[in-house]
Amino acid sequence: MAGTKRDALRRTLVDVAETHIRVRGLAALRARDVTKDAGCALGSLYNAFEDLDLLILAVNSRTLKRLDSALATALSNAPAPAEAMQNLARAYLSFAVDNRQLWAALFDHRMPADQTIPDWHLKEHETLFSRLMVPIGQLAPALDEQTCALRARTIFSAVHGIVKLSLEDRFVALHPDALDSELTQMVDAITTQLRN
Amino acid sequence: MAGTKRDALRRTLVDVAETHIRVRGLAALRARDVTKDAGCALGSLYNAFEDLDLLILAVNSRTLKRLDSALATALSNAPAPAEAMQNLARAYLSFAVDNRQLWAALFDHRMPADQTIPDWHLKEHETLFSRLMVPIGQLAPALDEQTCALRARTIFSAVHGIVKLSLEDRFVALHPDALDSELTQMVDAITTQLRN
DNA sequence: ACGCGATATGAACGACGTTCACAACTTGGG
DNA sequence: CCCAAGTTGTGAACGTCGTTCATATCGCGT
Repeated sequence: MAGTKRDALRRTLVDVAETHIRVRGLAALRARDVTKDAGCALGSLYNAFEDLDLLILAVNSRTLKRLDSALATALSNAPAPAEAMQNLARAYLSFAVDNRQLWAALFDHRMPADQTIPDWHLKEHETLFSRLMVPIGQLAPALDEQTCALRARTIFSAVHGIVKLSLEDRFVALHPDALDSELTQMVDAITTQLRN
Repeated sequence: MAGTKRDALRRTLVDVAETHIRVRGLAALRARDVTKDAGCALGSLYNAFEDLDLLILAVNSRTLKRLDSALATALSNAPAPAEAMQNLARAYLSFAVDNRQLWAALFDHRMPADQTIPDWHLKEHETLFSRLMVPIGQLAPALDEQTCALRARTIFSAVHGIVKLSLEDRFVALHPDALDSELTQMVDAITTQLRN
């Protein structure tokens, strides 16, 4: 079975990189630290991955899967659409708080100027948006699929913006209860409008 | 007058760095490029500024001033509060589109792990939020000052989130008209709720 | 046991931000 | 006008980073 060994190293490297990002943050990730902790030579990273960015994308891919399943869990009791929107927003906030650095890495990472993000990874991001489409469609049945998708993106962006700026060191930290309350009100404003 | 010469170099360096960020983006900013274009030695940058991050903050400070005055202009015809909110959101979007890289640098730049953003620069960011407080106070007179400030932050974050994710390379570009329409609807949802 | 393609290795490379010993300049008092 | 003392300018050098590559080692089919 060709590639098994290679895959084992790949998984180890992703494990180690994930831990490093979780603990120290994306900006402090170093190829030398990762390979040392993974017990392999510096150059081996470049046998397993094209470069450090692809390793980071592998970590982000994992994080996105966990985030998506957290959102799925938030809908597991088949709530009414307005409640579903609130559950999704709260689940997003919870995930961001509980996985601060890994979650931040999803949006802070930048490809080098001459490279673009691979399609398979872009699709993983869009999966997040589409989680919103079901409740949106239920709240506003008149919307066609395309408008629905557009609206999902917008609402995701708004919620994401609130969570991101709140958790950024740049600004004064917010009291968790205040943040929760603000988020609930924003989602309420959005769902109320969708009904009309 | 001591420091005049030093101030002239400082201004030149900020000018050059600003142009570089505008054209190539923050990630491509190099100390060597800036000093070469400024006509000074590499080391002179470190006489004028503590380090490269402080030079970037100087550029960001300029951008924030321009952004703030763009927001002020959007309110210059003393519109009714709901209209004021729409004007502010549109002005924010316009500024972001017209100054993509400089605007992105405001939020993409990160301090090294052992340093924090100076207070004077944090205050400049908060000025942005406070632009929203007047129309919010008019729409919801029952809110006390502190809640008003909190709400301003939230609404800013939501609008910012929509604009930021739309302009990010990460995701498929949106049609400008669609973006404009989504933003208008979101602000409408927010102002409608503030009235109740 | 042998040979050959795949994988592992870490020294070396170029680019980067930053420092520092030294040179050039500026200024004020004799 | 000159010199000394402080200030500013200079770019080679340093440490760190991601990445490469010649070389060594491994693993498997024969």
